[in-house]
Amino acid sequence: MRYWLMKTEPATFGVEHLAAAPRRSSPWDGVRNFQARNMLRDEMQRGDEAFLYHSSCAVPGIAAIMRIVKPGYPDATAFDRRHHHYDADSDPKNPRWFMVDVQLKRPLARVIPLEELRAFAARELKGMVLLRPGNRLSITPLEAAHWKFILTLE
DNA sequence: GCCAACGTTGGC
DNA sequence: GCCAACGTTGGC
Repeated sequence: MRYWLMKTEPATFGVEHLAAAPRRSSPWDGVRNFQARNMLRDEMQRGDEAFLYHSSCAVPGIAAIMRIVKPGYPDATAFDRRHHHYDADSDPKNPRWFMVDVQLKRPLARVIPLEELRAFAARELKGMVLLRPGNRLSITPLEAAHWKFILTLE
């Protein structure tokens, strides 16, 4: 089993939205970056666990634990002309964009702020992709040791 | 294949 | 709202 970190803007789709969804589950659609697409399509497996990370908000940080309940499949929003994430270059016969289904396992007892994670960037969380300068990837793999350490901060 | 222009991300 | 970082696009 692998661990991941997935970014989302809480004003658009955050832990509250996932908690309110049927079966607390939802497709993770709208990813339009090739590196992240490759992870969604090729690497994420049912049963993997992921942190839900809130970005572009007052306190960016890790807000919840999710599990992957359906591995990569084509992101149909790319085919919908009226959809915000429509991409004319994605052909249904040869889809360009993929998504997984996630399910909320539980919200964290508190949001663990990015600022707090940074304090450990040189030691316990050394090498964590999220903390690398200039990183913008919306989906990043997480080492098991980092996952476990972050949970001790909760 | 280079690289400038442009768009997006996301912390601050 | 600013702006640095970085991915993508497209002319050459």
